[in-house]
Amino acid sequence: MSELKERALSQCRVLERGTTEIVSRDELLGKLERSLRTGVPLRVKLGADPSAPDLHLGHAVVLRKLRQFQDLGHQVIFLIGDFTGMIGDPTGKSETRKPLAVEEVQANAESYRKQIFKLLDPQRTEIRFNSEWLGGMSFADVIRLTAEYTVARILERDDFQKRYEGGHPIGIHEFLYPLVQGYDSVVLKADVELGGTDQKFNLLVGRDLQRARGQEPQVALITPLLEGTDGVQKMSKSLGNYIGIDEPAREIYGKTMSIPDSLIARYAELAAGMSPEAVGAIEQGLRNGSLHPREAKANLAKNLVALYHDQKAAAEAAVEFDRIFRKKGLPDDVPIEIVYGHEILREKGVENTVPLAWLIARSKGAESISQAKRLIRQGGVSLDGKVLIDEHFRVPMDREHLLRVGKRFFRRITVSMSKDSSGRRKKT
RNA sequence: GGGGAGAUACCCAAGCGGCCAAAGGGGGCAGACUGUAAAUCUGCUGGCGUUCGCCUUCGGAGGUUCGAACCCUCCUCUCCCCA
Repeated sequence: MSELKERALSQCRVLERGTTEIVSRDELLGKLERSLRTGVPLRVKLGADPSAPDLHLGHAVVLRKLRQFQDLGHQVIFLIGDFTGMIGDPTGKSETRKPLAVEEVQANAESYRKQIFKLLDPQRTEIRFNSEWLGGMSFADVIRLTAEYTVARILERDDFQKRYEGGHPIGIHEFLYPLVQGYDSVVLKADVELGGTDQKFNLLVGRDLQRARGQEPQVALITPLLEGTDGVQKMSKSLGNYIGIDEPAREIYGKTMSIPDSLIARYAELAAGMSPEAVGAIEQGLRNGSLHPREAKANLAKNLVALYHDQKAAAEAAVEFDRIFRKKGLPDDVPIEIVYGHEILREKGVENTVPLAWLIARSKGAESISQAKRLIRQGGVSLDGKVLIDEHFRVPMDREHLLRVGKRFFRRITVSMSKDSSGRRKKT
């Protein structure tokens, strides 16, 4: 085997690690080899939603893979689908969006930049927007594009198939989504496109369209979808089961500690990027009982915090976590808040007090007073360390109080009358 | 173009004139137990005021009625069958 082939193979071995599928590995190998021979880096594409990004560990799986490409000298094209956003990836859930204003797109792009460069190398990253070429297409161009694909093939998409069979509506414009995404690959002359398993169909369409236009088809590199903290559904912002890469250390740590045990190894591999050996060791340790799941998880949590913050933050988060949850103590810095009570009607005999439920809702410990009352009734609220179950309890306004709602909400609260209306009854 | 079925709270899904803020399940939240795991058990799950009650909600707009998620009319949307 030639030296080039050797090197291409070793690159390929790195890249295929942790992927679900590569279409096809041989093609990837060929492209890698050619790149090594010619010195021209591969163009590796990843598409992103144009809405305000809140990147989480699920995104990180694919971003880390991109980073590996970069470390091997390849070029990443981070494509923001500001135009495709008008369609919305046809999951049946997502709404068709209005086109975003230029300023919004810019702001979101900026936010992406901030987040993706925690993982990507800016030197080898090109950020593009597909409005650049889609915005200028004529209707004739669109027809030409749609003529390159058939309904039967589009309906092969899992998602369409399910909706079709289940009698759920499918908008015609949704058919365009895979086509447009594929067309992006044509324009960008992508060598490789990355995506989660839910993107497989779209990635494959890109290949077909490239072929139809006489290009060498891109390699589709498919990564697993990381389950969210609930352990069942894929991690996503809308499901609220995500760990954001932008979150404070204690959040990342705490959320990691709450994942199901069954996910520890998976997170270690996909989210923390631990070596196959390390992951194997964890799996074995858990299986034979030599490693306590809590320890494994704490270690994982520290790793993740270190990845997005640093070692020091990781150690601190671990200490604080233990204090709060194992020793039932308080966080380091309980937020302090002053609440103005003048809008509360002051009745006879209860002048210098304020209803606990109102106070909770007011300080955002609950969404409404009713909800706060429920929490109180269920023993989820404590004031100055004492659990109160009287939903009508009134809090004296004399001094600062320590309020705890549920497991994680803490506040040091002082109630005060604002000066101008003190002593006066205020009616709305 | 013709015919049929349907739209209920975060999701699925009952309800078909008053007892409906609306069964049941899922999800979520809180509590117990724990390792902020899983499993399990308990409670809660529209808003506002102190029992009692008031306000908003069953695709949208009107109407019938003492009273409507439930009946009527129109509209919007979806699915199915036929052409």
